Amino acid sequence: MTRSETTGATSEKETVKRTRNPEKTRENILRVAMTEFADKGLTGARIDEIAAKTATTKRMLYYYFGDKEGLYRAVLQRAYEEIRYEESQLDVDHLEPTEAIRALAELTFDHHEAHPDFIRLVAIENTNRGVNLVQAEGLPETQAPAIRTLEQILRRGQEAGLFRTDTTALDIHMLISSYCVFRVANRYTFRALFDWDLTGAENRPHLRTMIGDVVLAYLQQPGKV
Amino acid sequence: MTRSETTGATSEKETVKRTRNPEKTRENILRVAMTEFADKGLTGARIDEIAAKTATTKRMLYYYFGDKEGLYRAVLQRAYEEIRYEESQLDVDHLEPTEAIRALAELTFDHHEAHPDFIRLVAIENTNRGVNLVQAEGLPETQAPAIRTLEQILRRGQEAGLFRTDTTALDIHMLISSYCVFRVANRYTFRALFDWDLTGAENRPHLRTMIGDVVLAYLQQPGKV
DNA sequence: GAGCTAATTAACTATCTAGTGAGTTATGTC
DNA sequence: GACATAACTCACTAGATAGTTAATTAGCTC
Repeated sequence: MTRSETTGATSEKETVKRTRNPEKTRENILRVAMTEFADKGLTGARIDEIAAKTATTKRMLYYYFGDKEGLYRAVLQRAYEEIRYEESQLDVDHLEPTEAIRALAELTFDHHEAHPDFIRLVAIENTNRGVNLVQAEGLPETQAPAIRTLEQILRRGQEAGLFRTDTTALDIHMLISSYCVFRVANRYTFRALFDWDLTGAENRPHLRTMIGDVVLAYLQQPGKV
Repeated sequence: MTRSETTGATSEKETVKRTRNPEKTRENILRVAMTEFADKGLTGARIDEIAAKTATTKRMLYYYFGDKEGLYRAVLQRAYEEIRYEESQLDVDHLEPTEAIRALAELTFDHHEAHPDFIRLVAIENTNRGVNLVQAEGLPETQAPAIRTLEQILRRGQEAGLFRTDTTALDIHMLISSYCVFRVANRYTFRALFDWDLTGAENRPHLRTMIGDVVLAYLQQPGKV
């Protein structure tokens, strides 16, 4: 989130009585749409309802985003941008490989829990077979840093003889992601089937520790390292 | 106001052999609806389109299932019933705990890959917050056998001093499920972000072995067992 | 073979929904 | 202050969509 409009001091350039404010209007639409799409899905969300929840009119959604799918695509792109920004805050270079892996796993765990709407959008886009995400510009590059961080940790651990060498950063990323995404995304059906709340406060500490244990146990599996 | 007026000349030969078969009709609707809902979601699927793909008329969907959600609920229930049946085929009692865990993991892996429509329905129902699944009758009981099988394996392994004791069958089930579900459900966004096909034939053997390794490494983690 | 009812068919509708046509106003530029 | 245009408003529509009304028929029971 790059909010440069955190104007603490008074800016003389800023006309306060602006009735027009394209950036704000666009942003307002995008935020409302993100909530609605995350809540109801692409086909479930209603343009009229999104419009009603904004400070502007339906016509403006079309003015800025073309059509419903264009708006949805903008929402997706924005959602991934925000997530990337938050993830880039991670700094594990100063940690030992073992500690770094655990920190990364727990950060992912916390992160997904803190952004259920993002998880929902991802699930929605997957039921949509990713057709709108592939149209987003430069997404692979935004994800590269996360993978490179993990690659470095792995290399350090492998060179120190701590980690197995027959695995990759993508493997580990997928392992961590699957666990953390599933816990949030599938909690409803899991609860219906097993009467167990994956996101319940009482289960959180155990589940949070467990993913670190799992990844480290795999990386340090006897006979493999 | 008889409709026969509009048809004009009608020959008595036109007696279309209307064979009645309620079970077949119901089943036909259910199967078509399952495919459509898995494909487009609850809000994305269209009653008219489902009806068009059946051998009967739209009115019959309402006759048998009440409304769109009723049909969707019937589809969900059926999907879980079918899955349960397939999973009950599993027999690992004769295997050593270690081998049994690996067999279970790989069976789940294969199973999810073979039923992508089921995975889609689960994802769809989760974006729907599980409101329709909780209304299904006796679902927890259908899942109990799978958990009990896992519990037995764990107990045997723990009593033999092979497995750690600070974990439960639900933990392990969640770990295996998350990995296997994620691989199928999230392959589209994963591919868009990392240009890596989780369901590609070239990655399959490695990913299939990996989940068994992961679970066993965790269960046998040094210092814990 | 009359009568009953479950199963089935065809035509219809109220409402919703994404999208538009066409005009209006604020704002920066000269 | 005139002008150009980006930003915005309001009313409208064509088509889609879930659901219904009502008539018809197959097949069973007696």
